[in-house]
Amino acid sequence: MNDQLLHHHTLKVSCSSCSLRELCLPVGLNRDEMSQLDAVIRQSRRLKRGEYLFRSGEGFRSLYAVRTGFFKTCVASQDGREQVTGFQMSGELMGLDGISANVHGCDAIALEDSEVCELPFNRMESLGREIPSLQHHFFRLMSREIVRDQNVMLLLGNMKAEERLAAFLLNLSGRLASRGFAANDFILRMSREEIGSFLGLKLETVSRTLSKFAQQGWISVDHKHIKLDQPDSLKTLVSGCSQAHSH
Amino acid sequence: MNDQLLHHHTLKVSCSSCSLRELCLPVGLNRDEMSQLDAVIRQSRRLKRGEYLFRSGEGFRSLYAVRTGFFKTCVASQDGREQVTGFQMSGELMGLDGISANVHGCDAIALEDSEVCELPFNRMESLGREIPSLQHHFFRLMSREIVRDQNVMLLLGNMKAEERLAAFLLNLSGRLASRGFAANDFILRMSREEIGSFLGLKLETVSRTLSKFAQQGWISVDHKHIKLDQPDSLKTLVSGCSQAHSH
DNA sequence: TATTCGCCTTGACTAGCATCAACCAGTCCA
DNA sequence: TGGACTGGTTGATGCTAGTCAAGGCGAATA
Repeated sequence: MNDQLLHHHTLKVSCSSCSLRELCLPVGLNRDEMSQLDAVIRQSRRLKRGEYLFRSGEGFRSLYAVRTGFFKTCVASQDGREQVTGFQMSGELMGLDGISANVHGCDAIALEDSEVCELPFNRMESLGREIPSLQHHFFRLMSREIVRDQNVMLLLGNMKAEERLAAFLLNLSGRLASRGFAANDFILRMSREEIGSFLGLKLETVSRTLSKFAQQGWISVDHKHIKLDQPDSLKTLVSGCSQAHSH
Repeated sequence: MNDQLLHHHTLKVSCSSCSLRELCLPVGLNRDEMSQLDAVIRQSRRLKRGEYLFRSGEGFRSLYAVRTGFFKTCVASQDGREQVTGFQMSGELMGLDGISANVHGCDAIALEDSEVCELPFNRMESLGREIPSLQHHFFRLMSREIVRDQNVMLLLGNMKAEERLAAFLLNLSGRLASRGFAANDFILRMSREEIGSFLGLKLETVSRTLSKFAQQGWISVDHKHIKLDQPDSLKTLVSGCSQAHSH
């Protein structure tokens, strides 16, 4: 699976030692534009583990960028089945699905104590009209989400349990690595059931498949602590079923 | 399944007896804005059945709105597996996934002789800066695509073959009805295999499930000609597993 | 009219994942 | 300290949908 499977729109950060607000900014703005944007982004909000950032059906006003922590977004069916639609880590955006109907289309739940920046959408929209690169950035972010979703469809529609899980682990690994964390040694923030919901599998299948990978020596599993001992073996498993990229 | 499962961004039409260009417009523009937009939308392009509108990997320049006809969009994995990501009918948009990387992320193929309007994205973007309602319209279109994709994930991740197919038929029915066609008597434009690819099923399963529905008296199947004789039975089947909508 | 081809249907069999159930480890709380 | 609870693992079994295969129908072609 390519990098984009779960790879949410990362908002590029313009400096490393940055204020709360600067974290949520795209690059390429001049000083004046930066301060305009800065005025629009609201103070960040803290959430405890398990807390809802927003719920499906609530009025939509803002997008949210993860500053620290970890989230899941999910849609629920009428009879209570839950489909996790994504996991978001720092720099990634939530709430784009709310624009269409002015109502949030999914739940966003913190999987650990977290902090988000709030981006009031009206203001971002009007600011986009003044700053073309910002407008373009937003179109790209939304498009990236669509590409990610297409890759999830490919995963859910075509791949076997082992391929799904391997793709999932590699995707997490890549996103952590791009944030400066260890690529091959990490802690899962979500339960087996949540992984299963995202991948279209039952929790037992997730558990069994992890055990199988461990038994082959490809990974080490200690509860939520995962080590990728042979990431290439995982890559071999998903090569072929990931999206083809023409050049 | 709710209306949005496959329901692509319909571009609202401002008048009924309209020119080529007017078909692709959103509402709410004044005369002057209309003519600006009119200047940007290129003459429509005709495609024969089986022809590619664009291919994954090609440079992205424009979005395309279906004027007449029927399309599928699909992504291919490296080993040749194909996942149909959607079917588009008149008024629906294709190409939104190309914005993120300036490269088309899927193939778009005409399933019958068709006609599209081309919307050069650069120009639409700059026009959006001048016409706020147009900019907002585009954000909403992209968001709607994201919502649709989430619903497909719910379908692929949680639903059984019968539920998927019932949801598919009801969705098609609704979209046809909203265009003034008969809701319960229509011709499928795609093969069993394409339906299966979209729904994460094999063509034999699609065929068997259609036969099962027919045997129960819920639908009539004559090759690609489908009648929904008891649409409520299909609705019962999917009620529960469609997305919950809070109020 | 016969021929071929694409698309579909149906049957028999199988594989992969779900389901059901038992049990274990860690954690919270009384 | 003990009990209950949550989340995870593993095994046994069953069912759904996939696979393989044969054959039908209609359209296009010669």
